Amino acid sequence: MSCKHGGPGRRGYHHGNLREALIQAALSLIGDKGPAGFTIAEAARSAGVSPAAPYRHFRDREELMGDVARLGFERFTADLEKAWHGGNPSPLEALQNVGRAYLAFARNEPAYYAAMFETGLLHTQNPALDQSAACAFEVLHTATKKLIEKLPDKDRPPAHMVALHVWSQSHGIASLFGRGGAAPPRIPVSPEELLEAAVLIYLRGLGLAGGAAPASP
Amino acid sequence: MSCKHGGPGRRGYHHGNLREALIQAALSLIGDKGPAGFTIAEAARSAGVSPAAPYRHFRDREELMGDVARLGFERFTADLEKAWHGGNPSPLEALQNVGRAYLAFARNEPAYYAAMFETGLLHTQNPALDQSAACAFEVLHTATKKLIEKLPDKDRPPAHMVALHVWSQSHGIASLFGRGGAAPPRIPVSPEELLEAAVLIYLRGLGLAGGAAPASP
DNA sequence: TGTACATCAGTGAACGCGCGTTCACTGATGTAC
DNA sequence: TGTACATCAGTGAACGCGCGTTCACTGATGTAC
Repeated sequence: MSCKHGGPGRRGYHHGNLREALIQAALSLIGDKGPAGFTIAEAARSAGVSPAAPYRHFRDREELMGDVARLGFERFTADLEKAWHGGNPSPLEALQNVGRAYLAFARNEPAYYAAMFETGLLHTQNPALDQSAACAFEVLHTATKKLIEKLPDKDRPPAHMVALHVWSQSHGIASLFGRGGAAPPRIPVSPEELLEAAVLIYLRGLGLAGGAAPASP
Repeated sequence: MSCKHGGPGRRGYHHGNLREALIQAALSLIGDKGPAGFTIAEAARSAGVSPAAPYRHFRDREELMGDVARLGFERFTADLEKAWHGGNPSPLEALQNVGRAYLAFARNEPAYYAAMFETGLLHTQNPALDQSAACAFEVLHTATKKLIEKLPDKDRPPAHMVALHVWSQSHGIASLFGRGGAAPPRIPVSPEELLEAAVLIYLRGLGLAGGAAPASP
């Protein structure tokens, strides 16, 4: 039995999957202690590897963090796209599903979400990261475009603006109320309900979603 | 000339205003390098004082950071209240002024804003901080309550919900687009215009702000 | 099928660094009498 | 008004710590022939 470790992912001298293991370790550290709590040294330790090993896979701490964020945006995009589901069963319902998926991601993957939005890595010399963020936004953009398609030309707002509104509303709710955090502020409804009501009222303001605005969500 | 330093704030052995100076130093560090970039040691250095001196005024790093955040909320509240101006000239205009004040604060005081919202200090064992945050929210709550007053009972949504919507929309825009950051994402309008349009559309969805929604802000 | 060798992905020790915090101390300030 | 003394707000040196990163190295892997 030369393979003392035995466990998955470590098969002797070579780790075999260190890159992935480091990213997982980073996620778990960020989840526990916030983005500032993530260190290469500790990630290496938790991957069962020497502190120098990570440098075979990442230039430095920032590159690792950036890769975590990029991966996060990729999963995020996939989640949103799945929720959008081509605009079915209806663009409105699909958009609400996207909103729920947004909040679900922020809640279920707080570490990814923090790496994506709270490390200040966005829009700072990392084209690959920005690109993957743009893809996520594109889902929202497509969705809102489809949604307002039926409006008469003269009443149709720029889809880009609508997408920005929905995005920032979602991000605001996620940031303020939507994390698993120590003790989230007491609000009388779930973040999902809050967002759904906001989007309904907003769309109604655009002349969509014909029904009455929900007076008490 | 025994007073070699001469400069304001240092008059000999005793600093005279160290507490304030440390808070200013913290703000400047947070502004330059983010919340994680603030250290007691460097704050002390930049206040021209030994690294042990801060401990005469703050139990530890977290207490200093918490005081910065609390001070931030106090100024924030004052700014919002001033913008609200008792609901004059009209509740709608006043609310838009509050929105502008919100974004102005995030832009002009990014260090305060970061200390307030990005340090994870909110809702974690700091009642004084939570209280001052609640005061800021109360301004929004009052404003929205006044704004929806004229709606008939059956169409009037809970003011609390409306306030949460406006707050999270503002926070979302401020977080995503409203900081002086290195290179903010390119959006085709200013954060202020984006927020104003969002609020107008939203209020219209509530049955307020009678006019047509702005199709191109 | 075997073997020499290049390359890859680790090791482990060390570096310099700056941090938070504590300690015994001391200079300055204010107050009681 | 002067003086003894308590208290306040600093000093400076030191501690233990963990970090990021580099270095020469070496074991494992894969490939050419």
